[in-house]
Amino acid sequence: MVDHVLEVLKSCSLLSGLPEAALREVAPLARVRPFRANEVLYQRGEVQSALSVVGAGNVRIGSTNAEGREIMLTLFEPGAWFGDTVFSPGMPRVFGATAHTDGELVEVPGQDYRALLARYPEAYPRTLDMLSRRLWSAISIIEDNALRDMPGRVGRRLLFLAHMHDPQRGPGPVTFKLTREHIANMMGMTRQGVHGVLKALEQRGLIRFSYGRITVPDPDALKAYLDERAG
Amino acid sequence: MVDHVLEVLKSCSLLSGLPEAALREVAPLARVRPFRANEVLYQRGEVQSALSVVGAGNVRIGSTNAEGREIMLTLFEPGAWFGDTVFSPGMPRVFGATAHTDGELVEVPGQDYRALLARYPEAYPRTLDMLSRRLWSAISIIEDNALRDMPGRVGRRLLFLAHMHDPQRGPGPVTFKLTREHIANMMGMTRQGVHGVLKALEQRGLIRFSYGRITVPDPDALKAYLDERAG
DNA sequence: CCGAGACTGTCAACGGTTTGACAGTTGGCG
DNA sequence: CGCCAACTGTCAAACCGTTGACAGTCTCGG
Repeated sequence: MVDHVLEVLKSCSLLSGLPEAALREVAPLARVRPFRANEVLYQRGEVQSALSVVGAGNVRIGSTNAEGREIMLTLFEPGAWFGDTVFSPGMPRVFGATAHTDGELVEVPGQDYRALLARYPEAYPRTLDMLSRRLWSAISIIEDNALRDMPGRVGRRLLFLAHMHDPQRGPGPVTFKLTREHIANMMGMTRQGVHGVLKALEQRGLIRFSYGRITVPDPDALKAYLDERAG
Repeated sequence: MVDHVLEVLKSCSLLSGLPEAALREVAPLARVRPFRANEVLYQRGEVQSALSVVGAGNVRIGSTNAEGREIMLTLFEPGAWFGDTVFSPGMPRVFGATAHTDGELVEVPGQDYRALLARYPEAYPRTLDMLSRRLWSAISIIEDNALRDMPGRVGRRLLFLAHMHDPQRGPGPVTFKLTREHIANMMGMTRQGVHGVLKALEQRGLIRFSYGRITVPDPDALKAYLDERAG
């Protein structure tokens, strides 16, 4: 059991700055939380702080407004972490987390994680780096939304997901299990609008899609097209 | 000179976790950089890393795309810091910085700042907290853009600026020196679109505006109106 | 292997935003 | 103190994406 938790913690980029001895210390304090597809894991606004690492399955990060309209920020794969409020204890969560598939979470209570960092200060620079990169991603999204038209936004978000999916990916194809509606929620568009964009990209041979799935056969080609389109 | 630098560094929330002795150590390493309105301070994509603290004046944070269309993320006041790449050396800057008024920057070279943190590790938690809050702000903006209509977005961004302007502000009025076009660039809208929204908000008595200026007489009233509008 | 539910393609009508254009206003600089 | 450049208000037309609706297709569980 603890071995399994240890494996998950090791796979997490946020924690990879810590020596293995440190991870062994926290592993017994962590909780394993299995989940089923579409289960709500955390709601926007909750204040309790824990560091969650995806052990298996996919998790949708986003939130819902009062009218029930949903926005999705990103989709997390195993090894990804969330719960940035561990760094700002007392702050409410800005986004919610929902299970996209069946899977499991490994959760380290916020104070245990913070205590661990304090004991191994050499891990701080890496931690700052990870947070800073996440901020970088968020700002890129803001930029794309303001500066680009719909095809540009959708294309770039697909590339972003491809990168999340496999950070050290080679030139091969990537497939996502996402419905048109999920993409629409990610972009603040409608299902129908997404359809038009995807059709246009498909005609250029840049993507392929079928029921509940989208494939980017050659991410580099897509990137080249988008960069050229932008001027 | 060094005394002046020290004052500026002390005013910066990012550095307030460091003891004064630490700030005295870096002050001699910092560079003072005066600037004139509309001068370009940093361009998107530069890789050199430094921590910049606004000593005087205002700085626009944002970037420009190839067609010359600009997006503005926020406006920084004295005491604000930027240059998040100090935490991820080697990464290119995601946004540019442009002088909004005359003023001055105090800049600490990235490696000196990082070395200082390593020497005073007790400052790390506060630093993580600051970064994490900035991420929180960025995500809130993404949410607002996707979930709210134009009046909602503009109103909320004004409140956000009001908070930046004076974090521990009381209930008093706040005034910004911003043109319709600046706001349009902040929201990814057009000058004309902004005009319509501002006119509507003005009719409700929630804002006032004149040539190059916008005033929010009662931020709390504006917030109340926006919250109610959203459902 | 079959059926229900989820997902998808498509269309016309509608509406909100941008585009483009122009005259009027303001404020700062010489 | 007067001029110029920057900023502003306003309008109609064009456009793009949404809304709403419906029939067709696919998948997965039983």
